[in-house]
Amino acid sequence: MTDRSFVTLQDVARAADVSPATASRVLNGTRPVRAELAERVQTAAGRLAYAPNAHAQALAGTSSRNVGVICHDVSDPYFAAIAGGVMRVAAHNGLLVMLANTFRNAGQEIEYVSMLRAQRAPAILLIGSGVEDRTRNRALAAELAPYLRDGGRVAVISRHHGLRVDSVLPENRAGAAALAGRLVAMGHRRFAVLTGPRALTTVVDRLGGFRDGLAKAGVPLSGKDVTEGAFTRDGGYQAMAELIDRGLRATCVFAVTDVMAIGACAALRDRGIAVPSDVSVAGFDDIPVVRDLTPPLTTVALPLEQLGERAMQLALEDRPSGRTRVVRLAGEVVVRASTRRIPTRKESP
Amino acid sequence: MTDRSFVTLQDVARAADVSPATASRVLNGTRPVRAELAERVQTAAGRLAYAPNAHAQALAGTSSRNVGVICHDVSDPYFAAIAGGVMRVAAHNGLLVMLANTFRNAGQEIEYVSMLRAQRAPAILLIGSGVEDRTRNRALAAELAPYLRDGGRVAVISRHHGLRVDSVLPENRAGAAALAGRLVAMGHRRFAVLTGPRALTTVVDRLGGFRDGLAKAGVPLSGKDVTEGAFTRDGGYQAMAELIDRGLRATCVFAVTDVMAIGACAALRDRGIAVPSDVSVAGFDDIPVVRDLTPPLTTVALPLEQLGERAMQLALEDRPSGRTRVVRLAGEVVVRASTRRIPTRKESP
DNA sequence: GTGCGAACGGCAAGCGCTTGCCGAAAGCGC
DNA sequence: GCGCTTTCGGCAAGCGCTTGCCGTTCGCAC
Repeated sequence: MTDRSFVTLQDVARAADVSPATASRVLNGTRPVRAELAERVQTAAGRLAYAPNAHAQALAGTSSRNVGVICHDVSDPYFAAIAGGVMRVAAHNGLLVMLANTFRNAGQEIEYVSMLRAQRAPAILLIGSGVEDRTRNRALAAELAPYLRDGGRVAVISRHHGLRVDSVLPENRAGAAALAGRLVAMGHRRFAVLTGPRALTTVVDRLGGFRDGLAKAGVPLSGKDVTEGAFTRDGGYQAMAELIDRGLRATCVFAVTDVMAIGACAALRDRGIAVPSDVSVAGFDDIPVVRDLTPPLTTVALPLEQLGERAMQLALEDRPSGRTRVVRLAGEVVVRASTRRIPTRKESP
Repeated sequence: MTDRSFVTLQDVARAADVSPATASRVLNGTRPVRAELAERVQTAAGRLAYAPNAHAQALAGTSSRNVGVICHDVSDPYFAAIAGGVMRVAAHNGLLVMLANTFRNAGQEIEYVSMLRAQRAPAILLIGSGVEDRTRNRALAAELAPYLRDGGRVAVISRHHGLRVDSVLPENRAGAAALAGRLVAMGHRRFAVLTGPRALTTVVDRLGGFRDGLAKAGVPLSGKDVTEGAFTRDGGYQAMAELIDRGLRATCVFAVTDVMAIGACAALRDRGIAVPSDVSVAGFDDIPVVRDLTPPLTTVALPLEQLGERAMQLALEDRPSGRTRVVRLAGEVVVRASTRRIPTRKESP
């Protein structure tokens, strides 16, 4: 985009018959300027449809106002909701958001950090799940290090290894454990779990938390009870289908995300297995749509928008000392009609 | 973000003991450089964790690679899906996307165009519905004009008045008409419509198309049969609730978006009205989740991702002549279980 | 051995803006 | 009415990079 020559501050200044310095000060209100001159400048700018060159401004010292956000997949309701929160805070602060979508490709993440670094974004948000891959984390940390050294601000959502940055942590572990406890209290004793890739910290935490919760109630969960699928609706469908083919013996299926749970329900429906009368299903996240499913989904409600808001805020606030901060956001178990109560004989004598 | 001083090309050049010009050429592959020097430069850049200043690059002539996208609400599944398509094409072209969210505030749109103009974005996409408000359209056109004059590329999704730019048009009118025809064919004769704000061209087109479709089949739709609500799930719920309170006499309710239809279904459910046995419900868009509702929603399927992809492509391709191009994308009626067939006495003798 | 072109490094001029500093003009007290 | 402070416009120096142009060096043919 450079075929035409743009209107520059020079042009405006010339048209208003003042120096560029004065024009700049009028347009930015940096210093008071005599009303008459100011008016001339404004008029000229308007007439010429002047738009300052943000790059030149950034170069000249006024730092850039474009924050960077890297997510895995905008079209996933989970990220879409978080992004909504991010956008709200960004808008409040007059910031433009550069949104990068990795399409769940971890390598992309690093490349985008690099691009955002080049953009001199004052802050970068990583709103996708962290990964367990040590090599990748090291590479990411390496890319982030010089950025941080130069004063860049970084905030992440969910647990990321080896990154000394501010983070917003949904309580995946505790939430899943609480859910497990609740389900056991409802009488369930045999569970199956549908997980996403174990490489994701979010998956590990939720699975671990669920297992802990069951263990605490004395209910076992063997490796065979866990089926891995892609982190999508179709992944949930697939995993559920496999599970059914292998012989579904659980009374309750826990999918580590609502999106997967939705797929699971579809698979069950397609095979004529009724929810919750034949099998109960629970998810995690409470994305907006799950309350409108039939039956509405039991899940762990995360304050998704807030996750995004807090992350953006962390990245914007001045960090008190040099310490990294952690904001923990609890999830709340929401029992809906997708899980039923199972009558059990009294357990304790 | 300017407390620390960044590593500059100068620094790299100095470290590699070459001129900045040479360093630049090595790093960009602009011109061949002797292998030995090249290596020295690369090493130095790596060691210093050099990240070029994108603003300086942009200023120095290499045009910016950050396209702008303005949408109404990222967390709405409709926009999320479109954004997914946009992101895909952007990623393929190595572009960063600046995503602005207007929160359905039309004024914001113009402000964002202005910001994007300042960013010297080579292209701007407007992916929200156009509006019927003449004043606003004029203002938007005025803001876009100098941008276009300077070689900026603009593409919009859906019908926008008074903008001489490339556009991608989902066939709202035809789709709604086809849906109406189909519903009539299924035996429905009394309809109710849930619309969003009439100020939106998308609403006007879908409503108009639906009405046309009915008219063509000889089925009337009076003003009282149309209820307006917010363009959201809750808006759909509200509108449906009102409709019920006023006395629901239709056998089929058409909501102009799936999102509203979802709300409508919830309202019906809450009042014990069964879908589709008591009343049929149809939506528009075919956002991913509607096939997983119970009953799955009858709707007009739009190729949402493709909408985004095509728009981005239009904005990127060189325009053949100076003509603006129009890409029409048809919607396809998808009948699912939310609409039932109603037995009617033979109409024709 | 000489002359010529090809290959490649560096110089320096910007790109469009902000801002520290200087100087001129204006306002003030006595 | 004079010298002081205050107010405000302009000058010019960058910010970090790219690139046209020039100069040097080298290889090659003759």
